[in-house]
Amino acid sequence: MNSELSKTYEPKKVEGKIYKFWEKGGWFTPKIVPRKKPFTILLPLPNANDPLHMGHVLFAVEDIIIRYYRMRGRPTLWLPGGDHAGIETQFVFEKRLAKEGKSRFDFGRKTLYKMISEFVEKNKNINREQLKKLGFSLDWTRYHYSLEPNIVKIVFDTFRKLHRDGLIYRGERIVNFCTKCGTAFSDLEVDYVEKDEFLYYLDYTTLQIATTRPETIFADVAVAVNPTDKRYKNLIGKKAVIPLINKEVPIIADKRIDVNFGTGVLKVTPGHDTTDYEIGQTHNLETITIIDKNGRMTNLPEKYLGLTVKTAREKTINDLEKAEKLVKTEPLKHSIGICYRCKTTIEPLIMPQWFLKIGPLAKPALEAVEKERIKIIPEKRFKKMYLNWMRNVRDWNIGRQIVWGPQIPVWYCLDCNPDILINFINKKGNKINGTYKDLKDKYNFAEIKKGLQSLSASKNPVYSLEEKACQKCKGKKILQETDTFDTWFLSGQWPLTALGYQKSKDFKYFYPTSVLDTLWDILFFWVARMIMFGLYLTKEVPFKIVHIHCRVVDENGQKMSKSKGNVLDPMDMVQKYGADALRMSVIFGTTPGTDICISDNKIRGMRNFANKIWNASRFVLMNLKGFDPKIKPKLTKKDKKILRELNSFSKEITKLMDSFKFYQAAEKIYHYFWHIFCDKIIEEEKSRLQGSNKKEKEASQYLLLQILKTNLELLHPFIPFITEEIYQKLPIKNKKKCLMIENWPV
RNA sequence: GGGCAAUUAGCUCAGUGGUUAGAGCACUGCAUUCACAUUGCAGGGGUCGCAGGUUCAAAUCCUGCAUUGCCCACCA
Repeated sequence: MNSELSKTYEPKKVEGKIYKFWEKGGWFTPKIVPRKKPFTILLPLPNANDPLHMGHVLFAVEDIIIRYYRMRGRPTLWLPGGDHAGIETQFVFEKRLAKEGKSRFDFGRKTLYKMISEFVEKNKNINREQLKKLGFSLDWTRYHYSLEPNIVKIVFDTFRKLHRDGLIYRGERIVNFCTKCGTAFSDLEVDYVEKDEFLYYLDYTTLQIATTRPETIFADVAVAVNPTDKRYKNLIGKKAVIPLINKEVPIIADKRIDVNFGTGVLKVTPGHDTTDYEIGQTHNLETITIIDKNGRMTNLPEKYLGLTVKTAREKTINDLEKAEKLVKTEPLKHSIGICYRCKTTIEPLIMPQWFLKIGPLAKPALEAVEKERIKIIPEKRFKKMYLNWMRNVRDWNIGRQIVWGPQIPVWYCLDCNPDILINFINKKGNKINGTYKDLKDKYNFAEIKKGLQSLSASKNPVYSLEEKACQKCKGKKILQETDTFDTWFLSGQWPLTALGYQKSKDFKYFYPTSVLDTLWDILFFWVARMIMFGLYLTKEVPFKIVHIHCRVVDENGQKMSKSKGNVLDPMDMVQKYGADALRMSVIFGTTPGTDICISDNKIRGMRNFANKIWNASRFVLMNLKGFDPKIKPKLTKKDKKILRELNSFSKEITKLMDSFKFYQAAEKIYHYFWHIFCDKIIEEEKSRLQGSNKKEKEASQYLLLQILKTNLELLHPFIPFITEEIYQKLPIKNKKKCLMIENWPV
């Protein structure tokens, strides 16, 4: 190979070529060697339809770990994947539909699924190519997409096992429903925002109540006071009257009532409020629903029928005022739940849903971290955050009323569930909805099945976990549950599914994995669920270390977002300064779990470092005239001292790598290379190199080459491209085919 | 409401009891073809949030306070 180097480092000429060289060489794919202990990381699978953003560059941490262990001789697997990302993807797709003036309601679910699927297929490869541009040494031969049939099959089996173990149940509970997205969410997917609203004091004849939601008075079934409240003690057991509809409801006592809020009296609306629902459960109260899934009023006096919640509120207030039942109105700042995705106010609605009983899964997951079978880095803050969450975790609503994702493997016999609600598009293209018993005479089964949009089974439906004729009535009019799994129900099993749970050699060899590296924002969504599923199915932890990497913010500490216009595109930065510089800039001067400010300036600084490496190497290579790698020259005392120091420096770096202090390792090597090797050693060697003493010259050449090689090895996990390119040009003994499989020094 | 964490140079952060507290970026002065100006040399800049305490010794341990960030719960 030509040892002439250009005057400045040009990443564009090097990176693509080097990546292809690595890929062709097959070095990303580990060989299964039974006696050797493997090292495994699963890439937190990016959404298959999304290009990468700055945050993804932090996967560099994983590449650093992977390259380090690979150089240490472990069979090392870094497994990439793509996630179908149920709600995220459907949301993006629906936005596109909206631009064409269409919505999800215009299609049967099969058609809609196919459209989204094609959309994802088209985009799936974009981020794969981008991950390659960043130099990530992922084993592409093991790439998996979350909707592959084998993966879905494992997920279905898990569902069945959970069901057998009594951990899956269909429950009618109050759920967080987004009327815009048209789906229920888990507690994790609700955000809270402070809003300035009003507190309305209403006259319920016997007493006064205070509420922020006057439009729900029609669904009141009681009013409640605190049993210790002297003001109302003698009213308990008597009646109050709901204004406008003049309905009598009992006055009950419940200790959940805050004496100091409003009038100290709560109107109990179990159909539309979480606390009220719980009070209703305790006191065995009826539940009335007056808001439907579209956020429209239903099941109440005709003048309010079909109104949106907002309009209904205005109208109710108006009517209350006319009826002289509105006592007063106070401004109130309070927080309300909104959809994390579309920011619509979450409507608590009573609905039958599929739930996973979490207690039995959480217990071992809690212990695993308490007893440090799984270690969280950095421990402070995140370990406690995890334990705290796991101790208080509630049952998980695993169904989503969207099409994009695997349908829950539950089949309903229509004849045994005559009250099942059906939405479908008929032959003529009209939207039809109603219960099966009302529809079955007008439409045949095939027509319903073909145009089916969604089903909604009752609280206690007759169902089977297999698609087969009904066990009860032998009927064949069977439809699968249209709710799909929460995406995290699938990705929570990723360590199992991606490695081919049970059946494959990979699973036996690579599970449990070594490290899971991610951002803290999905600690509960994903990490906690993986731990629960892993322990439930295998009794083993899915990974031994959870490493929390940094969140990228802009140079002013602001979160990057399109609306703020402060987004840096990682691919632009690769183009401008090179992948190595970009990678180094997200590692250098950072601590796990904190925010990291990324700016053009910082990346440029790291590009300068790459250039420094390039030129120092260039200098060493330019001065190798007459050098024979086979002969080891006689070194001076000073040379030996420098090499000893280099050796102990390497040991220091190894120690930092082993303890996951990559930021410190990066800073130390940076410092050594630039300020010791370049500024001192090279400067001092110039006289020997340019002098006439041949032996001194050879010793100097040997010394510089030795230091350069070791530094390239130490730097390689951080900045793989430039170090590989230079390594290829070094005239050294026992040279490997590439630097990425060289032995780590020490 | 319950909890966790942070507060060190202009900015972003290292630094868990021991000599004059460090890095990157930014800043100031000088150097112009020496491998590299994507450079070199030199330099400025910190009462380590505040108040107490423990210790021969505190940025580091303890207590209280202030401010900021985050997590969980919830607000009729």
